[in-house]
Amino acid sequence: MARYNAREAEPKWQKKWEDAAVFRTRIDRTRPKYYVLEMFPYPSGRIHIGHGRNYVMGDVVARFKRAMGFNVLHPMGWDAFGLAAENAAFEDKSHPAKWTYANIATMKAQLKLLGLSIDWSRELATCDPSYYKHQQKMFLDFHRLGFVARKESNVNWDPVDHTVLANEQVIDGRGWRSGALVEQRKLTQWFFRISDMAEELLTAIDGLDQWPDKVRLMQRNWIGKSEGARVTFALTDAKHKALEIFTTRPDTLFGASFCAISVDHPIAQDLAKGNRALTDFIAECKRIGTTEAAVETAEKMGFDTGLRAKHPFVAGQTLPVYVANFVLMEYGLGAIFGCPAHDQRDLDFARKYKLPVIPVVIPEGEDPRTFQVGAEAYVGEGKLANSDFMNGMSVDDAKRSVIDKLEKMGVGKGTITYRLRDWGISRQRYWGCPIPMIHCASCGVVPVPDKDLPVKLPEDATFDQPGNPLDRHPTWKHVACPRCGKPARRETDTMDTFVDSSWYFARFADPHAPGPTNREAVDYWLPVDRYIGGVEHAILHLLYSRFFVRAMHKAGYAGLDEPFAAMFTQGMITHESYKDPDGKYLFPEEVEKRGDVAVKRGTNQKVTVGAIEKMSKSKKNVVPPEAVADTYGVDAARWFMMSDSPPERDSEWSEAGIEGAWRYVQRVWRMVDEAVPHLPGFGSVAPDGFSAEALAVRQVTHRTIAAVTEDLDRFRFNKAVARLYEFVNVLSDFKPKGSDGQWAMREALETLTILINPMAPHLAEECWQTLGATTMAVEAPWPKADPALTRQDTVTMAIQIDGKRRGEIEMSKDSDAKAVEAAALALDTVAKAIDGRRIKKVIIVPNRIVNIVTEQSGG
RNA sequence: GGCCCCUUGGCGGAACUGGUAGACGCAACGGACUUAAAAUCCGUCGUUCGCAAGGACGUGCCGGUUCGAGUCCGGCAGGGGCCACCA
Repeated sequence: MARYNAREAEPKWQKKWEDAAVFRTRIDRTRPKYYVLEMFPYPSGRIHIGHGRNYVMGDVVARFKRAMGFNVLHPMGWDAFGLAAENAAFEDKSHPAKWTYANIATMKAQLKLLGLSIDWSRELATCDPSYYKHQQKMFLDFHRLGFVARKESNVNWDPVDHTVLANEQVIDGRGWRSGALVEQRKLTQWFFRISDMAEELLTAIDGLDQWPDKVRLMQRNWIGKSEGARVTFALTDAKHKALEIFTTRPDTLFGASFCAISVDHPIAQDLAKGNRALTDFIAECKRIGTTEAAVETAEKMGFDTGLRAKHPFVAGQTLPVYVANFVLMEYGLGAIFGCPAHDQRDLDFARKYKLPVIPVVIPEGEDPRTFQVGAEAYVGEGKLANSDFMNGMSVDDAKRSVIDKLEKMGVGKGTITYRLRDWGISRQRYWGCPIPMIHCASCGVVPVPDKDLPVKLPEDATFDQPGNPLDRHPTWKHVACPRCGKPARRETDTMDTFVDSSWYFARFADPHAPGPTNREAVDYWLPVDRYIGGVEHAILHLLYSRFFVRAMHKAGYAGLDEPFAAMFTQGMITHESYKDPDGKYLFPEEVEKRGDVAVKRGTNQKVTVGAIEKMSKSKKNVVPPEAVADTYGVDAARWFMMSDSPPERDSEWSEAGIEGAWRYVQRVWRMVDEAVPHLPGFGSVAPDGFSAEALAVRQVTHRTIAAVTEDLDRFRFNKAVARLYEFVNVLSDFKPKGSDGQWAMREALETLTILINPMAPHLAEECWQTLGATTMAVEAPWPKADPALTRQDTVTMAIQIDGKRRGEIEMSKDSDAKAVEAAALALDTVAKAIDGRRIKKVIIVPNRIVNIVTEQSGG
């Protein structure tokens, strides 16, 4: 019996696709376009099967949409700048470019092995000057348009990687790559003014209705809009006359018992001059830092400045002003008023420094005269009390009322604050896109003229010591000022690599365009109709891209604001991890399972089987795609990746699972191979009539078309796969008799071939050829379900007595209620269950269920 | 600490807007074929009572709404995610 030989078939068909250039895409206005994109990879070395799911998922969509008649764009490129390359160069005394391009070559071959329907003619790498020169051009345009700022600010400094990190790249106080404790440093940096677009980026989230709710929520939280008020407190101090604070609870102003300012607040800094105690206090606060652990354990600390703030409404009342460790300069105005009764943090502080706790919001049912706040602040709803003109109001009314009053008095203003801060893009590294700016002693900061782009990285940089290789390069940074011609210095910072990935999807529309984008191509292809990637990019990459495309729009490089119409976050592939007796991780292929125990292959050393976790190089729980392709074939791997687990959830890679997929591949092949000699030729005309048996098979065929089409459309690959298992189960029981049955079998097998094509494209080609087709399956149109065959004529209805299932009846579809009721009541089991009780009512849900409700005796 | 999500057989998971819980796959078990194994094919497979027909129970736990709840509402427990001294 012929066995399907994936090892021969897969490379063969991949070559045919490539020779016929079937995945080469161009603008075609006669067909609807569909742009499917997986987040492009960072070329870190080799891919493992865990990376593959993402690309296979995109490929299934691409092939499905192509068959459905869409003009599909499915490109691939490389997020090729980044620190890892520089670190590798430092390690082996080579060059980041060498490491990067070697990895790209390896990974490209691996991706090709997976049989992805990618238009490789559009391949790009962000580290190529032909890419980053456009990024520099856009940077200059953004600079002209005011989207770029140069600011001195406290920055997150990674002492290991010797670079600045964006807030988003600091996780629990540590650098996201190095893991080193981040220090605060004051540096002048380049920023994108993303915070100016906070409101726009926030409201536009409402329109992203094809994004996962989770991602939309994360973005909303990240932008962090707070509505509140600024309030100016007059100070009883000759030098510092006023203190402006931000609050989201102006309604609690009568409960204020202190003010607090950040250690970085100008007043605190000023007071610290010549005040040893305060200087020490500030230093102590900075030492403790803001790591998660520190925040958990650190006490609220305050330093009484001696300043007193006058309450805006209560003549004669003053509040002490503290410098406090829990007030952040970066948020709001770096100053607050504290209302201990209604804020837990303020309460902790008040208890420590013995400040008054005055409740002003009284919960429903409590008496304002007796209501007390204990260990926990009251943050709920209620009626205002002890608050003069606000007494009796709800919290919301009180907020409006107090803001109104503050505004009239000229000491406050209703205002909105965002958590989102400007995007610092300066990195003190070599392997990134140079920022095209020049510092001149007389002209200041001067943009590199467009004609001098690209500012290329020098190839002869050295990587044998830490720090920025651009800065220590002997000649690169020394240039003439483009304005006055005097000696000047190039900017030696490079851009955050998130800039590179903020527009690559637009470049794919025409990666060879002479300018940053080809507007015709961008207008045709964008937005990305389906963007697929990990949820770990839910905030950074997606938010930056949304900002960047808006800026591109304003600069004329794109005609839209939202780059990704639909977003899908796929789950990870997980695998058991293994450790040898010394606690060293082992690769799965080094482990042999003998019954319940695992041993190191070829030895008797016991292996500890660890948790099922995300595949990662460091845990060695990875499976190389080459090994899988060699043993089972790529189609089996693709099939397995799409089966069982819903795509948004993690799925576990297992030998048993891939074997199951392999069996299915073999089964489909065998079925086609054995059936074909007995079938009419490809393209035979349908017979006039069909036997009941043949008709039944045709119905299954068409119902499968309808179901699989819908499942693929809705990203339910696991269900599509289940449907195709069922289909094959039905077909293997079908022994066609007569020419009508044989025709029905041919129809079924041709349909099956095209339906499995998105998941198992090589197998589909092989079957398609065996079935006698002269074209390739990749070019075959998606089958259409015939409504006459998908229609159900009879339905099975469940009969319930008092909500419990007691039987079922077979009825013709849409039977009238009387007939259904009569049929139900005629059942023996029903009569028995009713047991002579009176029937109170009969509920009939058409084509689904009958529920007979009886009079319950007694109770 | 805040916000959000999840919890269905031995396992991964189906069950569209409340309407026959457990599709499909994996594992397991029994059988056929085979000198034997693999492959393949047939069958069983939520728990429980029963010889059987059939019945009872069953979607993390407690309660509610409903003729009817895996699905809706309230509370609790466990697991996960994001943010985090954010005023």
